[in-house]
Amino acid sequence: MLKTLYIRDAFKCGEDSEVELIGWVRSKRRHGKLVFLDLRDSTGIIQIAVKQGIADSETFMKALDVGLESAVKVRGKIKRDARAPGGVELHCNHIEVFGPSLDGFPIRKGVGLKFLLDNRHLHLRSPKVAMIMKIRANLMDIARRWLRENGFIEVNCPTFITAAVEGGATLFKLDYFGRTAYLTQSVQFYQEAAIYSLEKVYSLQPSFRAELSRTRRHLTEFWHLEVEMAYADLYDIMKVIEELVYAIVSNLSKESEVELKALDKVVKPEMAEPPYPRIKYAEALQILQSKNVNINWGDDFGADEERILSKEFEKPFFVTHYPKEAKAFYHMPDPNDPSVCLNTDLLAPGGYGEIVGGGQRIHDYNLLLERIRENGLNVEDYRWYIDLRKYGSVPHSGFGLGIERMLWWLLQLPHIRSACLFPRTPTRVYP
RNA sequence: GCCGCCGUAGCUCAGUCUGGUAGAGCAGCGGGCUGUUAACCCGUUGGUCGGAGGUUCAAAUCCUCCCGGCGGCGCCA
Repeated sequence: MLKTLYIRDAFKCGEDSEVELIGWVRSKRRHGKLVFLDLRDSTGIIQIAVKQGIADSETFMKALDVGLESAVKVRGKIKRDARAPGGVELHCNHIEVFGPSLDGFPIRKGVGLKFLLDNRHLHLRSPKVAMIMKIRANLMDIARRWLRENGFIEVNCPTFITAAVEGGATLFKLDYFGRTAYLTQSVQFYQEAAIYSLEKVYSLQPSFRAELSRTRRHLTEFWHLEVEMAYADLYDIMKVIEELVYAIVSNLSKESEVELKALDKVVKPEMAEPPYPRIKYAEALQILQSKNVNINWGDDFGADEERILSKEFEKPFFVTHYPKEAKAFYHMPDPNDPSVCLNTDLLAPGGYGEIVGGGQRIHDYNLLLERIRENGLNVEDYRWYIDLRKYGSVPHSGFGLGIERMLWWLLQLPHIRSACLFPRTPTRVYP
């Protein structure tokens, strides 16, 4: 192994320890016979002091000339010094530039948003981006762990599909050896098939939406955590959502403590401690109307409505029992009031809006056929999905959670694309 | 799809209202500096003003169309 010591560990080395570090030159400050380099790796940044007299003249010249973001190996002694960032620096006596920068590194102080996005492949090197990605990795790991510990089996579903979950308008169409296929926008239907074998399933994979959405909370490709559970009704699945979201928030606050602190973000278990407030659509409508919002029964809540509602709550909250016209055909109508369905959205407080959408599915064969026809959809397109209701159909519920939406809320990011390594939006599919 | 804003040097922007030979800071390059914190000081290179038409003696500037981007809405996770 070329590399033997990480920068984070170099800070723990004793005074005058002779160490070798490998990393990238993040910045350089020249003072005649003294040069400072900031050396970066995945674990941190350390200041390298190259002084003529301590370093030989060849090493000193290399330090003078090295380009930003060059990959270098440096050797020297660890020194405590109050003037160094973090109180520790390396007094360098040898440098090897084994991966030089062939040009001036384009990412500099003051560059604009468009430039950063156009150069995302280089922007990733910023410690801030790296910290968000570490938090993201923890979030996904925590979610998987919780689901596994609670008896859910991870399944992997196809990305190529032929029929839409939500309707055709938002699908990416592609050529599949002469046939028309689409990219999945949700694996829900496949998971509904899987519960007849595995009962409790989940998957974590990308979903695609061909929506020309120009907002800070939309991506065309996002990571979708979807869960489906046999024998669960609406209230059972709400409990799963609540506990899963709490597990994510409370564990993340501990397991990503270092990164959260460095980013100056506050994530605390109390932010998501169950139980979450539960209101029905009709009650939400009353709240809005009492605040003079012009909205009528049957209208879905827009961004403004979600923002106003979310100011009423300090924690995530459920909105349930939407009018069936506002929701997709597969939602189970409420037996007590068939004009609404047994669905739920989980909205984050503070204007961040919808994080989770889900509910109970129709398991009755004839009712499903009826709802498909009522929605003007072609029964043939949904043949296999309908087929599931012909053989031992059981009540079941599920939901989908947007990974980037969750990060967007928890880290209070200005835009959801900051939650992705290479975000995909309507205007951006490169790099 | 609808509404608004923007496009001038490698980057960040001024100049557009009120038409008259294209500017600054940073980066780069050359030089200086032994304690900086994405340092500082001196000098210096660098532009088909997003594209195409039009008006005018004259267009970065005024008009029309197109292209690209950003933000908001709708849609959703």
